[in-house]
Amino acid sequence: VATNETHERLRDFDELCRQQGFPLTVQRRTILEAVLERTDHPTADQVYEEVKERLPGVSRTTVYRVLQLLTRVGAITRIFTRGAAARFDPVVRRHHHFVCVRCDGLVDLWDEGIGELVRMPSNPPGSFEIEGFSVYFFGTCATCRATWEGAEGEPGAI
Amino acid sequence: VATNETHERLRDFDELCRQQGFPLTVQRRTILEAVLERTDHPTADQVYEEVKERLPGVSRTTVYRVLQLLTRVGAITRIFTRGAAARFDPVVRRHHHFVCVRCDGLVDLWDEGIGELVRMPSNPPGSFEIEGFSVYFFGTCATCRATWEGAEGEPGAI
DNA sequence: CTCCGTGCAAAAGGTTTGCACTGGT
DNA sequence: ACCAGTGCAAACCTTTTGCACGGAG
Repeated sequence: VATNETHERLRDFDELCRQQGFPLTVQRRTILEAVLERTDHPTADQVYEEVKERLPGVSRTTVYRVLQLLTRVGAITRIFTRGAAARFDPVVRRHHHFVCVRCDGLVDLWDEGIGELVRMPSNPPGSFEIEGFSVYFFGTCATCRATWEGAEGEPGAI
Repeated sequence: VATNETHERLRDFDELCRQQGFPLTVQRRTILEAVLERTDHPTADQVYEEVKERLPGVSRTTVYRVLQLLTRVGAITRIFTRGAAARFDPVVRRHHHFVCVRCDGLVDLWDEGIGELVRMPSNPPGSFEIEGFSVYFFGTCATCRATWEGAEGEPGAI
């Protein structure tokens, strides 16, 4: 079920690998493909569950190692979470996130205006060199509000 | 080494506990105190190391449980990270963070202007109810830039 | 032939849970 | 006296590492 966008991204990855001297393997392509198809920011284990059907015998270790490599070369990104497990995002262009503080659900937020409004901090701590930024909105998703209105959940991070 | 600010926060915590029906204990006060004194966003284990000197015999389990409680009642917050360990922030007022993508260092960013610029998204996903937000800047800190210029490190999350 | 990626198993973190005990209210 | 918080140990989950094999250049 590979879309045009997916094909394009896979070609970009080929290019990145060649540039940075990493051999291209079936595992790497397949794992990247699996991440590209998802918009729910899967954990390594969720990627593994998905991939092991397409690559019988693939090991969890390989999935972890490949996800690390994909992140290093810039084919995907590892996002900020409050949970224990790392989660990955196929989107490399700047965008923002909304986090449900009840279920830890994470959805992308495409609002160009927000990015344009943010300016680089006027008092960056100890000569930090700023490369980018991302806005995290937090609150409650519709499902959680309906299901257990007023139920527990952490206040959003600040 | 309790400052005025610390005393105030501890009183606030007393109040929060009473409101929400949680008994006040020495452990809870001491652990909160330990977090309040730090600006480096410690992990649970770092808090434990600090606290076990003041509360001989305290268990790691209690530190985890209390940190969870403190977060639940809103006395501290758990921040977003890309690492495996949860990290805690005594600051509950809105502010922003700068993350070094090499060493995972995390420092607070107090720039009121940034917060005022951000507006709520015009197209919030599926009737999310937004409670707040935080801007994460990422890049390289001075130390890392000096130490291993050009060395590895992940591209910033987006 | 030589590397390097892979798989397996084990170890290394980090966090949670069951159970018995104890200390506060 | 009761209930909830605590300590201990073990379980659990996520991620990393050592080592041997095997395939590609």
